[in-house]
Amino acid sequence: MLTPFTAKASLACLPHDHSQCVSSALADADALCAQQGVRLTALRRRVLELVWHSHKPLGAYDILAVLSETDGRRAAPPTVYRALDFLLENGLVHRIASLNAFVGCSHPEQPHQGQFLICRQCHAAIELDQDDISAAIVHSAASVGFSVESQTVEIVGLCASCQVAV
Amino acid sequence: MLTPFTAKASLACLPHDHSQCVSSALADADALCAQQGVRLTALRRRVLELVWHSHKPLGAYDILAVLSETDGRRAAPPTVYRALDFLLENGLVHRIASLNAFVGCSHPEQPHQGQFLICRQCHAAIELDQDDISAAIVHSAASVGFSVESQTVEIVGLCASCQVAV
DNA sequence: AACAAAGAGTTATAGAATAACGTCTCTTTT
DNA sequence: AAAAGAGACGTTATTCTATAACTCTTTGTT
Repeated sequence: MLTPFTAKASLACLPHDHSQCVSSALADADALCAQQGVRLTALRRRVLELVWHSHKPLGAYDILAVLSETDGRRAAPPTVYRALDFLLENGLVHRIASLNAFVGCSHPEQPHQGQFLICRQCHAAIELDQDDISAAIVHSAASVGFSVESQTVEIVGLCASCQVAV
Repeated sequence: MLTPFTAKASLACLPHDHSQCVSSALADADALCAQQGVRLTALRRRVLELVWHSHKPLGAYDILAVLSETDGRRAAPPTVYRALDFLLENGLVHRIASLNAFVGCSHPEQPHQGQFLICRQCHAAIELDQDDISAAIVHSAASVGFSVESQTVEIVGLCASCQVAV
């Protein structure tokens, strides 16, 4: 059975009203930043919006291109990376190490590190946060005396939609 | 209780006769390549030896520097990357995505994708291949209809030795 | 020896990220 | 209101990672 959360996460690969994803992510971000007393500036908010453009992880230089070309903003790499650093620190986006790309966080309310299912066909990233995966990792690590501080779990495969559409 | 394999893997962070690691890795590689009918050329073998220089994942440009400076070999990035590609394809090394670095495979006998415990202190990478971690991942993925093809599991924390030596 | 194919050298470039410094705009203090 | 300070952003340059495309060499085969 699906928990509400995994149901939400798996939306990424299904047809859905994506503008809803974007607006709710931005509203959440506004609220969280206000609560934390940090500034979600126009630039940071815009970068977050671009990251949420789809469920596909987006490269920093893709963001940069939009800022320069579409927004007509004078932007160099540090502009984007600083905004991304802020968003990462505040749990609003995740970095996908295996793709050198960034994706919006599905549930920024509490700090966490996501686990990601990345479809090699449609490139969407589904964020999980499964305790049993973390537990298995922590347990295995403990068996060799290793204490876990952060986890990178990035799984490539085929999402449900893309399995059907072969 | 430790399986023989995890016992071997956790060696990475303990004092041990590392020359033994290197020579056995090279001997294994010789045997495997012969068996597969692929050529472990002098360059490829040397790159493998350098990757096995320690249990710390090593960057391609670090390898390049040794080839150029120590070995006095005319080497450019493609030289190293081609050798690494060969070693990756034949399961002799793993790439650590979160570090952009490469580490020798602890048990190249059968194809697999490792899971890695990376110590933030001593930088050693302990390779695991725990079925229960994979199983938890495959199970969670299945719950959203996702079929797993490859896994990247890279855990950062403190190894047993470095926890003691605070 | 002639040949094909794999391996390695070479040159150039693409892609990802950061360092260092300058400028502007707020807010806070006086 | 003026000055000081901090945070955010612009700007320039550079570093690190990786690959494309082409050439030459080596190796194994006929």
